[in-house]
Amino acid sequence: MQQKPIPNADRTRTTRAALIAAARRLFIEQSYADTGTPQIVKEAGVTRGALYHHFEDKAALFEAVLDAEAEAIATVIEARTDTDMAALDALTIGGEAYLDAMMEPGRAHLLLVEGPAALGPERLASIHARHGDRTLADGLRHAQTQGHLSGVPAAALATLLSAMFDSAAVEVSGGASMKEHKDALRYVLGKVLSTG
Amino acid sequence: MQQKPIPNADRTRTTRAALIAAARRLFIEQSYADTGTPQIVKEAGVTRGALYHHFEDKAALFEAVLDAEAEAIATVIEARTDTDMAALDALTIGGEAYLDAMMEPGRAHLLLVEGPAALGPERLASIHARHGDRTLADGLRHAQTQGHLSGVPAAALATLLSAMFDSAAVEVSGGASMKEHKDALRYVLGKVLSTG
DNA sequence: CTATAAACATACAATCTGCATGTATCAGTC
DNA sequence: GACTGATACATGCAGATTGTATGTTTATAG
Repeated sequence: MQQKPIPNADRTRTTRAALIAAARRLFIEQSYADTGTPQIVKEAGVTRGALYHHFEDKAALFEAVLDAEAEAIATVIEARTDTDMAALDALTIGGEAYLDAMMEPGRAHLLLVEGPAALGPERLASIHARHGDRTLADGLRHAQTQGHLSGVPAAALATLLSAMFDSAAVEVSGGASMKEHKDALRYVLGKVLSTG
Repeated sequence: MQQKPIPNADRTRTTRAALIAAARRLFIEQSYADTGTPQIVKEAGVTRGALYHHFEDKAALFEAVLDAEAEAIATVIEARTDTDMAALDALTIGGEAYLDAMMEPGRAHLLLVEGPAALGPERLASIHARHGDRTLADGLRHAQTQGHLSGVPAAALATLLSAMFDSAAVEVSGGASMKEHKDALRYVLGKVLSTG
């Protein structure tokens, strides 16, 4: 009694998806460090052999998890953003899209808390770079071409504003008020981009 | 030949200090997760027995390391800050003191990257609470009493601005330009606290 | 149909963590 | 100053984890 042959491409996709899904859930529930590979493979219904066949090590699996999250975020932002918007609008809309995308439970924690510690900043940057990296840096350059922010170091300002959005994401996804944080964010952005 | 008796208090202080210093160095050089207790005690010149006698577990040792860092920061800030300053001055001076204190090599990484992931936000908050917790929240409340920021959610704004300082600390201590980040910070604070 | 490579499965060695147990040294008391 | 308890370690062990090496099954190319 021969079983229907399953193409290798399908097996790989299924196995990897199961591992990433299980790892994602466990990393959120009990942190990356406190989750062992035996638990992950048990949850995913595969063996450790499969894990180490598809991923170089536990960190590579975590990177795959974060990659999927970053991709989901990029998709949301690109869907809601246009290239020809006024500076403040672009930053407001894009920022709001980013915040909304970050509300997926556990996502902010994985990308902004566990990720930097477990993978280091350079490896984390490569993840974002892989998905367009449409952060505030672009928006600010755009704003400068429209006359805002002359004389202010744009790169530094971009990382600072970006940090605000990240912090808001972590706070709100951790239970803080979304409305208050959006209000505060809007207030700061309005002030920073005001011509005065 | 009797040795001079060493008081227990001294022994404890010396051993704990050696462990904290060794752990601090290794946690910075190779991260908390990648540093094992055998390596720490070897570097400190004690045994694992001593470690587990003085600290409940590896995380408690890390918490002691962070506690010392937080204390050092609080000391610097309190030395440079006065209670009767204009709102913008208080935030600027205090913020600058915070940034300077964070320039101690490895400190920003330990407190802002490794800490949150390894200990979780609540345990980290308790560390800061133990040392006055003189963050921006106070400064902003003060600013509000001077007429600034009416109608903006203060708590949210405080966490957002605080996140900017934290990000600047990580960036600069990682090699980015201090001057550019201070300029950008000053620009944002000036705008946010401007009456208009 | 055969040969090869991919996709697992299993077993193993090296570590690491926390604890349990044993020992030496200090501290207070008579 | 001897005695007793507590403190500060030291050592050994059990359980668990990670990555790898090796074996086996299943698909794929020729």
